[in-house]
Amino acid sequence: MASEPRAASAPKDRTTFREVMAEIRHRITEGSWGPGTLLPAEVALAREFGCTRTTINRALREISDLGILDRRRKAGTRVRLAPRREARFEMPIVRAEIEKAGATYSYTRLSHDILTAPDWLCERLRLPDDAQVVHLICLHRANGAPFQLEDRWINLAALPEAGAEAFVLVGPNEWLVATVPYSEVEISFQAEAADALAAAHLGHPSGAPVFVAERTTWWKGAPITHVRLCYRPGHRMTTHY
Amino acid sequence: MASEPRAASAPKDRTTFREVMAEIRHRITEGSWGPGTLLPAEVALAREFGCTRTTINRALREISDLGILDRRRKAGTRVRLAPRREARFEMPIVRAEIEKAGATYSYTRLSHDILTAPDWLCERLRLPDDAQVVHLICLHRANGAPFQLEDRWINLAALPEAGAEAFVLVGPNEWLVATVPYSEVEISFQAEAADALAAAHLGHPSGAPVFVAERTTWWKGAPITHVRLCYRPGHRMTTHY
DNA sequence: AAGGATATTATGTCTACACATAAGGAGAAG
DNA sequence: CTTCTCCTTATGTGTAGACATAATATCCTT
Repeated sequence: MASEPRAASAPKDRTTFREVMAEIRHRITEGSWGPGTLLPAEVALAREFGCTRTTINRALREISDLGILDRRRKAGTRVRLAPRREARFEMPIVRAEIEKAGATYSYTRLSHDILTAPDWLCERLRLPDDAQVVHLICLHRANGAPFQLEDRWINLAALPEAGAEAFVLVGPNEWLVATVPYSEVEISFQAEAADALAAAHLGHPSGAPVFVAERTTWWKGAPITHVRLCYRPGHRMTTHY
Repeated sequence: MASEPRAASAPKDRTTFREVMAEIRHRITEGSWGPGTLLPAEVALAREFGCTRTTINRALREISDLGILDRRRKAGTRVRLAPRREARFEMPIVRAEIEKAGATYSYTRLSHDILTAPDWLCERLRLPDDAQVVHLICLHRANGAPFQLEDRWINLAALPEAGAEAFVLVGPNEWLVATVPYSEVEISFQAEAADALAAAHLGHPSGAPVFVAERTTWWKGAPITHVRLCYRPGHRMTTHY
């Protein structure tokens, strides 16, 4: 039940930083403040919007974080000449990605070995020559159809617990996320020709173009894991803003 | 070492939100606040750090923006179970990308037509059937070697000035950035087999895997341009954080 | 026990003010 | 004319306090 003591008391008309943001972004996209325009100083805007400079500051800071404004002390705030052109992709856990699309997720561990790291991996992760690693190959399916082939390497020296885990029920992806906290990451995307393994499991001809994401992860400076994710044919990585 | 009585000048003993951020992030990465941990409330942290709740709030908000913390009213702040996994790629203008790598940039316009938009483009940009568009094919080179093939479509109804431009000296990319302010964008990455055109200009065999970025842009709700960028063989899109 | 109103509480945000800091610009010195 | 100060100015950030809001927890009712 809505109690009505506010009727007489607080009209609640304060301008919020969101309103300021919206209005300023509007002025920019509408063209009245084109690229390069110097905006009024914060105090002036505060007067115009009828709020404090703090609120204006918050609004401008957030717009600036979006890459639309360029702010410098003394020089003032101006609309960026060239917007910061960046693409931002959410890379959720495969399971979440598949389930979000309304499909049923299933997982299969195809192989599991503990061995000495191959040379290319040592180089990539800056590991000693005799480093022991877990090597896994797993397939993630959406509604039974192959979705992603995961080729995962885990550094046992950094994460000895990984040696005791079989990764039969829980994929290494989810196991790692739950085990290792936040870490340093390097991600790269590329197009490659499908090798025999990918072709066999993802169901395209060998040599067909596959979208590949590679991710290397460190924790406290120590290399943890390197993974190569091959997507099924036709996969698109999309973002909108 | 306790609070050292500072000299008479006031060289700032105040705890900044950056210090708070650093310390909290440290506690998270160090493991003392593992995934799922509920952080002390802002007032408690303010007491601990010897600053106001405002400062703590700012720090926590920024960490939260990074996708590391999860904040809810009344429920409190907790370390996210699964970090928001996002990949952020800078997509500078090709010229900048090439010059940043220390190479010499050169540009060639391969073709230029004004025609009625093909069906697939009408669908993609939600254009009327008889929409007139500019169609360009351009090649961007780094040190003379093919780097990127640009296949660009511009909606003349939304941007009539484009009809008067020849795009011989300035690429459509740069021209557009200087002409159209901020806009809505959709970007997607994918792996494709090189068609005859891409193969011919980028110098790989037809059918080889190419990394393709597509970008569609709107301004004030109206479709402006659609571009398809095919990268030279071996191109990797990389990011680190 | 189930359901619904209400109290409690942690975060969200605004105001008002103060001082810090970077950097443009004017004026002085060479 | 050039270069170096120093002043001015716009943004950056901290303090203190108040009210707003969402969501959980509790208590009351049926």
